[in-house]
Amino acid sequence: MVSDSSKVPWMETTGPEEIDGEQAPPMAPRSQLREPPTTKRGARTRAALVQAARKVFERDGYLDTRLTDITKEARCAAGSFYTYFANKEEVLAAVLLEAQEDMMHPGMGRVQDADDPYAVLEASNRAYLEAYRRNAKLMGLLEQVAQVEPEFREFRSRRADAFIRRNARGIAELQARGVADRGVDPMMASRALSGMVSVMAYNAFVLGERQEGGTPADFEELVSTVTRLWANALRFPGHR
Amino acid sequence: MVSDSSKVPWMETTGPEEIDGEQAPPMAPRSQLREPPTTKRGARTRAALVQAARKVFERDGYLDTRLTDITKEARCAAGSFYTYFANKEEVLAAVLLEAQEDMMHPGMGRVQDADDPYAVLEASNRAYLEAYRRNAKLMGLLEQVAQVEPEFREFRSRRADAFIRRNARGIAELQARGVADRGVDPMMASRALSGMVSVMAYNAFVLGERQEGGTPADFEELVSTVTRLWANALRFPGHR
Amino acid sequence: MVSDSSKVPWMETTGPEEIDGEQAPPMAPRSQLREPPTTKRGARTRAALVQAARKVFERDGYLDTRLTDITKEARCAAGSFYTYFANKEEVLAAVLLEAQEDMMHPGMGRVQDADDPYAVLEASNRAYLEAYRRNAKLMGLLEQVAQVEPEFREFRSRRADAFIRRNARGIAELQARGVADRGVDPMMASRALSGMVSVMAYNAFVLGERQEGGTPADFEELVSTVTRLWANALRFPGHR
Amino acid sequence: MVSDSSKVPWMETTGPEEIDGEQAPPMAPRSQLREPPTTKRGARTRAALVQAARKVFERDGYLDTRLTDITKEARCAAGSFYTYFANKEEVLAAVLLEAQEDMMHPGMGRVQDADDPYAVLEASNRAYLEAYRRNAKLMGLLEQVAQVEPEFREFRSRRADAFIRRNARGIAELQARGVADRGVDPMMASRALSGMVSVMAYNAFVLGERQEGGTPADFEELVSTVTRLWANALRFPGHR
DNA sequence: CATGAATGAGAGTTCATTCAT
DNA sequence: AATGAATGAACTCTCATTCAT
Repeated sequence: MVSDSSKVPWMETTGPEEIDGEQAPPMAPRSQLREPPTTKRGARTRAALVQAARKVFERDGYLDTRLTDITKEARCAAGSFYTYFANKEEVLAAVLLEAQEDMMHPGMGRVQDADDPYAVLEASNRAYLEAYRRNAKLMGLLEQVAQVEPEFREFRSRRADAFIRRNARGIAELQARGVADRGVDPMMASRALSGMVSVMAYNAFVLGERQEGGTPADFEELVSTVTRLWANALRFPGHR
Repeated sequence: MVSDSSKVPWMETTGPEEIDGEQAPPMAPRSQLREPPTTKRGARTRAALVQAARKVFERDGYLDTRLTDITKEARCAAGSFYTYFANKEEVLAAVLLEAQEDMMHPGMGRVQDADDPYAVLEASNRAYLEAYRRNAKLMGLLEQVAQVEPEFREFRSRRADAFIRRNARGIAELQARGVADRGVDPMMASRALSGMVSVMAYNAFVLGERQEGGTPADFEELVSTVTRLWANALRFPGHR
Repeated sequence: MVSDSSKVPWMETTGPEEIDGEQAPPMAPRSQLREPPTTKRGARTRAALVQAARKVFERDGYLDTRLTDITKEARCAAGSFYTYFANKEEVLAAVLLEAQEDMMHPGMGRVQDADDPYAVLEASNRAYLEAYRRNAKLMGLLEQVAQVEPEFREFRSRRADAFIRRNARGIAELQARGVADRGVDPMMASRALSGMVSVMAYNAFVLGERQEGGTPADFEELVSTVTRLWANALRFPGHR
Repeated sequence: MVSDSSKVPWMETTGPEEIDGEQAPPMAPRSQLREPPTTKRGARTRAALVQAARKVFERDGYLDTRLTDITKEARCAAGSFYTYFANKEEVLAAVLLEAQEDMMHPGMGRVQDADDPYAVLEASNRAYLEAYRRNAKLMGLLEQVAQVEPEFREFRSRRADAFIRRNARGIAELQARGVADRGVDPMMASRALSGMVSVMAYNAFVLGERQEGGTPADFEELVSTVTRLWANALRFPGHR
């Protein structure tokens, strides 16, 4: 399984529910969800709608998606949509809810030396970036929606905050151990460095797909660069 | 005036026209622009429309803005809009064009010791963040539009690239002088660190306005944190 | 039934599908047609729209007809129009398509002596003119639209050509049998004489309705005049 | 000059003013014409507008022409239009008025034997078709406008009637001289045959320009065909 | 007279949502 | 539960005509 992350708790290696031991933000904004379908047939239709919605959202973007595009893709009537969702936002919430699992549990893999902060950091970054890449389209979608629907902006912020707080704790711990620069506020540093990684991920995997010029550099180079800069920024000792 | 920035060229301290000595990206995407007004009255109306557009865009967001909201704000007839602009995109382009000056020439102010890379970096960051704060609503608008109109996404990317290339040159130079870590690719590092600063700015000045929790920390703390992390990340020597 | 018209093939006595044995032009230009309605109710609404469109077109002319005039006449909402048609052109196409049957199969009736070219010609002209009169308003509409929409101009031309070619064959056959003047090119003669008849029909039934001066002469006189002139023009033998 | 057309008065060889000795229809519908310009400058502007209108009408069609297209072409301000014309119809009237001269006086040229009805007819047809060809675009324009503006439909009808009556007189005379079939009513025959020629002209010179397939046959063939058919239709004696 | 900006009624079109079947 | 047609508010855009300069 995963190495003992309690020693050097780092970035998004676990689900948000556990982060900071606080009540984690729900993956999707709470909305007055409709009654879950009671019959098998209903469940099937609902699932088809969610799957279709994800496909269409990722293909056309949130704004350009019409409800009928979704029902058409799901091979059901326009009216059926309203049996399960009140509006576009709600399907999107359902889509995100379904993707939550994979997006939040990157699965960091083994780390040889769990006591080596640099190794842990690198593994954590790699896991994060891999998860981002896997769900790139959805992440791009989330960015778009956050610009448009306050509910989802709110949600995105809470999610980011959770990660930031978590990383801040990691930084604070390293500072306590004398391994990290004590001259910076852990929260501020975490905001900056977590932000740095997520911007890189966004540029590489969301924008990179669309442009030819700004193609993502080699994945490993991406991992090593952000890791090195992060480690340097905190003045990890004895490095190169 | 400003210290000799040729020695330590840094972030967005100058207009994009000068960046890299290349042809800089226009602040706003050129579209088939209408004839500029020939009379005084025409100029007045056009200006009123641009001003109204900025106000309404910043208040309601790009998408929720109706053309009639703009003309109403400008106190002119709906049809008059089309005398000067072909559509919503074009007014926005005009709005950005007008803001360009202030957004691109942060005006770095005096720096005590132009040979001290740290001091230069800090001044540059401060200037950038001040400009961002001054135009926060517009920057937020740009982020929104970039998610929605490919033209503006393109534009934002080109603009970011210009800054990134410029900072990359600064990094490369410091590496050559032995002042910066040679273990990272200048472009990659620039992408990461420039991104770090802009995310911080976005969170502080665009999102910060809207939320209560994530309020922007003290401005000076923001400046010093990103500067310190940036300097550390590149392993500026002799710091603490 | 109809006399053996293979002997003296003549004017528009049959549907265009059979004309020249070639693929006949469709009565109305095909455009990206919408899905035909699947339910009874849908079929009813669509039919109501087509009927309303014909009525309004004939009353107000193509150009002066607003889409809402049609939906109002059909007693349905403005938006419903787009369930079945993409635009005004498309309803018109549907209107023409529905009228096609009657307009293209004049139903020539019996002819005493099918071997008498003059009798056949006269019957053919009468059938043509009767059909024209029956659909006078629609023919006038078509003339108007042809001046305005290239698609329909094209369509009208193809339709006319089909008749012209057919009549040209009839003329050529009579020339071969020594019954018609060999000094004229069959196609040219057909163009001229077919045109002559259609102009007369247009003037009598389309313009005649509107004016008082140029009232259509007695219908029978019309038939006999064009027939006689046509027969003379080709020098049918032994006449008077 | 022109041969003595009083002997065999034929088709449109003279201006409509003289036709039938009746009060001829004005080339353009009477409208409340504005005061003619008093200054030289005014006359120049007006002339420029008329010339521009003709060019634009012929290029874009009556309906697709916007008033500003005309003023732009005339290099004057939009408002200036209303100094001379009340609306689009009025400029068109002015355009037609100016073209009247050339369109109505085909200039038949010499005819060897003015007593030979066939020769006269042929010369007349040639002159008519040449004039039609010279003014093809304008004739096409007139057809279009007639479908759209009742005033011009009216005008076109009156103009056609004048020719028809004139040709009818010619036919009646030949009937009296025993040269033409007495079995047809002169007016009816004239309607049919005059219509035949004008349709041929329209197809050849107006539609022919636009299509590649239906190109006008050789001009001389056109002349000889309609002449022959016309002569045959009236049973001119002793022909071939 | 010329100018060219201002006007505003009116047309076409979209699509979330409802509802009878 | 499913269907798919019906609805109508909302929005953009055009252009003849007016009018202050």
